[in-house]
This record gives sequence, structure tokens and C-alpha cells, in this order.
Amino acid sequence: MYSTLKLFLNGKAEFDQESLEHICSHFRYIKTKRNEILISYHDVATNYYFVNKGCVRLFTITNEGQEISRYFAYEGNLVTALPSFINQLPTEEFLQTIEKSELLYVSRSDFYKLVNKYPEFAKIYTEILELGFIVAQKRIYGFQGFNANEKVRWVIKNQPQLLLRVSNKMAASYLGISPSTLSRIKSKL
Amino acid sequence: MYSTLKLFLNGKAEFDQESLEHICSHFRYIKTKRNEILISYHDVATNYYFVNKGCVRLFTITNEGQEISRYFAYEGNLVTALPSFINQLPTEEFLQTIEKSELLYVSRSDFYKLVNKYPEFAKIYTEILELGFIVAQKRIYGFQGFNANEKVRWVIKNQPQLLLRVSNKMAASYLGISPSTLSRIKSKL
DNA sequence: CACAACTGTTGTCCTATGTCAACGTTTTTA
DNA sequence: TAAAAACGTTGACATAGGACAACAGTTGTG
Repeated sequence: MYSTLKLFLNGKAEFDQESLEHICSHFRYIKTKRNEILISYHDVATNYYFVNKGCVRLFTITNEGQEISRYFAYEGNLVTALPSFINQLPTEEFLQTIEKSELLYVSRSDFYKLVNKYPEFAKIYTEILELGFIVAQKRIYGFQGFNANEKVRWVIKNQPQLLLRVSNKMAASYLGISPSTLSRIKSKL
Repeated sequence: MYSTLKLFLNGKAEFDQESLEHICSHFRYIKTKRNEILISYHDVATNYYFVNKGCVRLFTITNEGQEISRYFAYEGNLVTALPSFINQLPTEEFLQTIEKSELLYVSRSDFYKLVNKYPEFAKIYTEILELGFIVAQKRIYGFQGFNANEKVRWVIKNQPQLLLRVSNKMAASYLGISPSTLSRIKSKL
């Protein structure tokens, strides 16, 4: 049950067997269907999710009802509505499984206990933040000043899984272009 | 010389006087003219800068020679080309003063020494990362699905200093719209 | 399994915004 | 301080890509 999580943790820092077991014991296991909402717009994020199997999407909805996807977490990745998880304000976004999934989740209080107890775990958290920051940066740069065509080529190069695994509609809402435009561009690749 | 920096540090965590002095002693002071380049495109970031006075801009240049601004740091803020500072690859961006400025900078190795020596300082670093991440998120959401008008209103609401303090051209390159469009929108506000 | 709901594709049309140019103003530099 | 360079504003024009609709294919549900 915890093998992927252990791999993930060991890949980022060195843990002895006992710490690893103790850390994992704070994660609870759930199976979900497709399109299940894990965190809703007005919720405050109280869990951190590890994707054991499947795929989880982070997205929001504009005032006009338009969906905007921000992040897709595949197997072996952690995901939550981080700003809300950090400062405990409403998420203003949704966390949703987009495939039948298996998840391991840890509560916020346990998460911070682990951060404080294990320096290696704190290091992983720092790395998550650093990486999250870097990815967000790249996305800002990557999209600014790109036309629709360039955005699609950018995502194929930088996140090749995305177009293969995610619906056109969701991919379009991630790229900030309309599904029609994405469809047209893909047909000409 | 260090008073603003001390205020900044004390505002984020509690330091005793001695620690504070010791931390500050690792920061060196420089005065710069307007439009001085602190970090260039192919550089690896080796310093973290605290803006004592003035304003510093982080930007990049696309293959077509177009400038894209990503971040403006005013008095009392830390700034560097963080991805490069973290992983020691070339920045692929520029750090530039856009006003006559006074800066305090700490070297990367000293910075990490301080992070390791003072848990409070480590906490500040974590907060910087968290905040950076949150701001980047907001920007992604804030800009996606917005037209030029909405972007301008967004920035007026969320970063009121920007349009007042920064040239039209730079503000436009931050918003991802053309200077002409920004000019037209401002004239109709 | 059949019906409903959703998704992807493609055509037509329209608009927001980019590009370019002109010109006055501000800033830089020598 | 005078000349040169950069900037802001505004008009005319061109176009990328959004909106909408139609339809076929796919997926979900009672």
C-alpha cells in the first residue's frame, strides 16, 4: 500500500526504515471514482494527497462559469490546494480526481508534526515549495508572449503527458485557449 | 544601514539582538544607479538581494527580443533569480534596478549557512517560498481567462503600486499586453 | 441496453488586441 | 545644454483566436 510513497520519500531524502514506517502510518488510503471532488471551492484544505494511482486535477471556476485548470498530479506526486493548506483560508479552487484513483492522504496537523519531527521530511517540504515555485515561474514565462501554437508546442515539450492523458477541454483550460483552437492546432501537428 | 532589514527580519520571526546583528553582518551594502544589471541572462545567481531603497525588476527576453517582466521588488523586499539561486543553473533572466537603489546582498553560501544555523531564518526562507508560490499561483489564475481590461483592473486591485511606480512599457510587459493597449485602457479608467 | 449528457471536430463569423506609424514629451548622454 | 534616444499616446489597419452552432462519436446512467 505504501510502496510508491516510500519510493517517493526515499527518492528525495534518506530515511531509516523505522522513520519511513512511522511517516507512512499517518497517511490514510482511499479509493475514488472518476470525477470525485476532494476539495471544494469554499473548503479550507486540511489534507495533503499523494497520488498512488490515477490522476488529480486542481482547477477553479471564473465568475462566468469557465473552468481554468492549474495543475495535474499523476502517480507518485503530492498535491493539495497549497495556498489554502498553508494559510487556512478558503481554497477558491477545486481538487478533483479525473480518473479512478487511489490516494494516500495526511492531515495538515500530522503533516506539520512530521515536518517538525523529521528534518528530512522538512527538507522534502522545502523542495516541494521550491519546485512548485519554479514550475509556476516557468509557466508564467512559458505562456507570456506565446500564441496558441507556441503554447501547445511548449506543453508538448515540457509536459508531454498532459495532452495524452487529459481531455482536450481540460488541456485547453490549462493552456488558456479554447477547446476549438486546441483541436485545430492538434490536427495540424 | 541595516535598520530596514532588521525590521523585515523581526517582522517575520523573533530574533534576539545578537543573532540579528550576526545575520545582518553577512549582508553587504551597495548603491546602484538606475537601470543597472545585477544578474544577467547567462549568469548563475549567487546573491540574494534585499531592497533597502529603490526598485528592482526581474525580467527575461524572448527569442524575438521582447521583454517580459515577472516581478518587481520594492523597499523592504528580498529578490533574486530564485530558480537559478536554488539549482545553480543559468538564470535565463535579468535582475535590474529600475530606480537609483540601495541594496543589501548576501551570498548564496552565507545565506544557506544562516538557514542552517538559525531555525528562525529557515522559517523565513520557507515563508518566502510559500509566499512566492502563492503569488505565482494567483498570477496564473488572475491572468488566465482575463482580457486586457480585466488584467489591468486586477493589477490595480492586487498590486496598486505597480502602475504608479513602473513605466508603462514594463507594466505592459508584466501584464502580457502591448504598451498601446495598456495606454488606451488607462485613458478610459 | 437505450437514452441522455458530454466531448471533439470543424465551419462561419466577429471582435479584442497586436502591429505599425506619427508625433509630442521626457529622459539620457556627451 | 543641446542633440539623441526612449517613451507615451493615439489613429488606422490586420489578424489570431474566441463564440457559437451543427454533428458525430463517446461515455455515463437508470
